[in-house]
Amino acid sequence: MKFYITAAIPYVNAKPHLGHAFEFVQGDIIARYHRLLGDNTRYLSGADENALKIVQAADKAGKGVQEFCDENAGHFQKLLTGLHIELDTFQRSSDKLHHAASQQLWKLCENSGDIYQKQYEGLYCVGCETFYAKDELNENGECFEHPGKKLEIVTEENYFFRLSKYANQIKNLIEDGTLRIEPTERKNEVLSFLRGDVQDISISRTRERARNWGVEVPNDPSQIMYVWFDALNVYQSGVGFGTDESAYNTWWPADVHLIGKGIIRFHAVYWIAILLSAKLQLPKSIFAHGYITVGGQKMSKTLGNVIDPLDLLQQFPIDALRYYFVREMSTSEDSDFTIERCRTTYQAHLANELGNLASRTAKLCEDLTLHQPPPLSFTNTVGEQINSFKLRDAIDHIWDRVAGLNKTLTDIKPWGLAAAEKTTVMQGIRDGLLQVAFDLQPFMPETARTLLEHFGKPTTSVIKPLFPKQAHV
RNA sequence: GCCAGGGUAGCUCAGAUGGUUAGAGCGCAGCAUUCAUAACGCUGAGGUUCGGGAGUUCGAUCCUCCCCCCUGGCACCA
Repeated sequence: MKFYITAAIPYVNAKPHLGHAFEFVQGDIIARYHRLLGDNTRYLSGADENALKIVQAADKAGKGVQEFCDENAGHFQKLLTGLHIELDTFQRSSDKLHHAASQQLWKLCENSGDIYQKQYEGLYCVGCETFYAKDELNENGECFEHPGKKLEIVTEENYFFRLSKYANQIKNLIEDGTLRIEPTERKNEVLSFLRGDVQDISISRTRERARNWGVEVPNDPSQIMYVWFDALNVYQSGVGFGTDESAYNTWWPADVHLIGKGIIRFHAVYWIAILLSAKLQLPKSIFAHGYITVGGQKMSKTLGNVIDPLDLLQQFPIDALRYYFVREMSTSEDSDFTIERCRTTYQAHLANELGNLASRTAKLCEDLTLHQPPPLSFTNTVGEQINSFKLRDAIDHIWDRVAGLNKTLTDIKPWGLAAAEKTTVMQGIRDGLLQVAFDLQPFMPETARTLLEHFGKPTTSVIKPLFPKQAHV
């Protein structure tokens, strides 16, 4: 079996923040789970670089656009390494191969008769170099960035995509479950959008307005593709679309697109329509997670509450952070992040429960010779929960076992037993702990490996604390 | 404004086709205690009884209506 999962490709107009880390970790857990099952697995993310915002951000930083992208893409890759994300492909959209792949996708849609030219008229703010809809403006009809500056009515010829043609078809695909969207709230939002009056979308802009940055429209050098048209195609270009047919056929379609809730429409509607038009296969499922708030508020530079995940890794071990993301954050709704809760969780769950269980088990087994551990596989419940994107439920289940083992030790008191009985009891405990470690592999790879190595043989020695108490308090 | 989902212990949340003393984890207090990172385990306090009001019902936190508050979504953000 093959398994192909993608995380969204972030805009690289700034350094990564905690939300990016949250998404990468979730994807990594699912990908690792499938690798451990023996699936031929691929986990892809990348960088979305062909947007005007990137050009503007580069200007502001006084850097060349490519140089700016390289630098920020580097920050993201550093984060991935820091979080122990096993990513197979980091596909950047400024890559030449990606450009070619996107032009090919365009041509396929064009061949289906779904791309046409039309006059577009809109309110354009010269300061922002952006078009605005009426409801995005203040009461004077000016943009918030440049009050006092009148917007211009600009008319130009752009390419449009016949989204309207596919609305009904997509609605049916979602309703009958061919395209799975989780969680249900998001699915309903998409469906209600599709039941409305779905209009065609503009998919290009003039080269001038795009600041000469992005993917050129085939056979029309005066136009650059709208960033979303090419960005979504990273999911294909990263696995060989347009360049390596056999790789592409191996991996496409994606099994899971993991995204933030804010970009659900692009994935569940635009992207699906483009693929239908191009007569390509559709992804199997889309999972939209919620956002992280900090102290109850959205992260924003103006509020100054942006958390750099790399800073957090100075304070907490990687696995502790990964654990926190899964155990304390809701995967479907927004959830709040605080350092205090992170500390409490570390103390209560990791040091006191799992870490302590490992210590006492190791000590009690110190002078015993146990049988060879049995071969391990995932607990059914854990596997089912991961497949349902219920990562928190899965780890809850694992922790129930941890608590159970601690209680068993306290109740049975093996330290007071004769060697033979003690051996029997401790074999059970040791095997239980190994099962915990096995199930924990996708979530906390380092910790799981340490446990599996330490307890995976008949004799064992004391273990140094997995999560030392004084590390950060 | 419209649509959806919420408002339950200090905190994060679970709950039931409506029915005896409303639950968990964390935090807190006490007991006990090294096999263990004084961790684990046990006991307990804590909800004016489940946002406010009215209604349906023998009976509502769970149903209906109204109100208040929160969160999210609301199309070309190009």
